[in-house]
Amino acid sequence: MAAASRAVPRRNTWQRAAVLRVVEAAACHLTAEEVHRRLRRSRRPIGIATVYRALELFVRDGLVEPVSAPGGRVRYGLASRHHDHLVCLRCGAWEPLEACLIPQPPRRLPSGFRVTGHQLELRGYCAKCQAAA
Amino acid sequence: MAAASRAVPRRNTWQRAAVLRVVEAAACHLTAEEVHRRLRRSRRPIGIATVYRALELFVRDGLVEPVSAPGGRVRYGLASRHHDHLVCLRCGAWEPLEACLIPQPPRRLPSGFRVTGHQLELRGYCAKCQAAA
DNA sequence: ATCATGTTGATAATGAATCTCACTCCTAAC
DNA sequence: GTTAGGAGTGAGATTCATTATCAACATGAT
Repeated sequence: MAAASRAVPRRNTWQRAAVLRVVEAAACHLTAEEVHRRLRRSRRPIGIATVYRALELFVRDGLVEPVSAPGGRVRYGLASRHHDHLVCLRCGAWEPLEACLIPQPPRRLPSGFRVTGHQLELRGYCAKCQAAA
Repeated sequence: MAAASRAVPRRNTWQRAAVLRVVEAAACHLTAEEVHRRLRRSRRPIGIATVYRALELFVRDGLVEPVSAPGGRVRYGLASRHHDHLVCLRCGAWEPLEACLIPQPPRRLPSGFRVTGHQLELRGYCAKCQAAA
C-alpha cells in the first residue's frame, strides 16, 4: 500500500471520482485519451489535462498501474486487477495474459530495493502470424 | 534467430554498421538520441532518422532489443546481453538487474503463441528513497 | 458564509518519433 | 569496369501524446 506521506491536503473532486470510475469499469487497460473519450459521452465531460493529472495521482497512490503499450502509449489499469501482456512482433497485437508469470516476485533485493509491483511483457509470434510466415 | 524472410534485398551501409557498433560498445541500453550523439562525435555523423531506421531494422532481426524506459523513452540494447530493470517509483531511478528473474520463460503458450523474448520491470523503492520516506 | 488554496480546463508548448522527398551510392547485371 | 535501378540517407517538416501555463473556480476548514 504505498502509504503516501502527503504534505499537501487533497481535495475530493467529482472529476477524480469519475476518472477512477471509468478505470474500474474498464475490462482492460485504457489510454488517457480513451478515459477522456468515455467521460466525454457522460453528462459532465472533463478536460484531458485533468484526466492525466488524476491518473498520475492514482498511480502515486498505488491504486492505478501504468503499462507501456506498443506505439509508445501509456495505458492505465486497476492495480488490484494486475495482469501481464503478450506482444506479437509481427502483427503488433497486444493481449492480456491470463496467468501472471511472476506470482511470487521477490519482496526485497540484496541492494535493499523493496519491490511493490512489476510489468512483464512476453514477446514472440501469435499462432496466426506463425501460420502466415 | 528470428529468420526474417526478406522480400527486399538489404544493403550494407557504413551508417548501419556504425549504429550497431555503438550499441555493441554501450554498457547499457541507449536511446536513439544517445546513439546519435555518440556518432556525432565521430568522423562521420549520421542523421537521426537513419539511427531510428537502423535500430528498427536490427530489432526486426532480433539483434537489438527495445525497452520502454521511464519518461516514455525507448532504449535499445544488444539482445544477446539481455537483462531486466528496476524502477524506483519515488526518484525515478532506472537500474539494470543483474540476474534475470525469468530464466526459463515458457517457449509456447496454450494459445499457440511462441515466446521469443520478454521485458520485465520491477517497480518499488530503492534503499535511499526508503530511508528518506 | 467566508476564505485560503488546491483544482480545473482551454490552450500553448514540448519533444520523441515518424514522414517526406530529392539526392546519394550500394549491388547485381552486363 | 560501367551502368542502371532502386534501396538508403538526411535535413527538415510533421505528428501527436504528454506536460506546462495561468486565470477562473470550487472544496474543506474555520
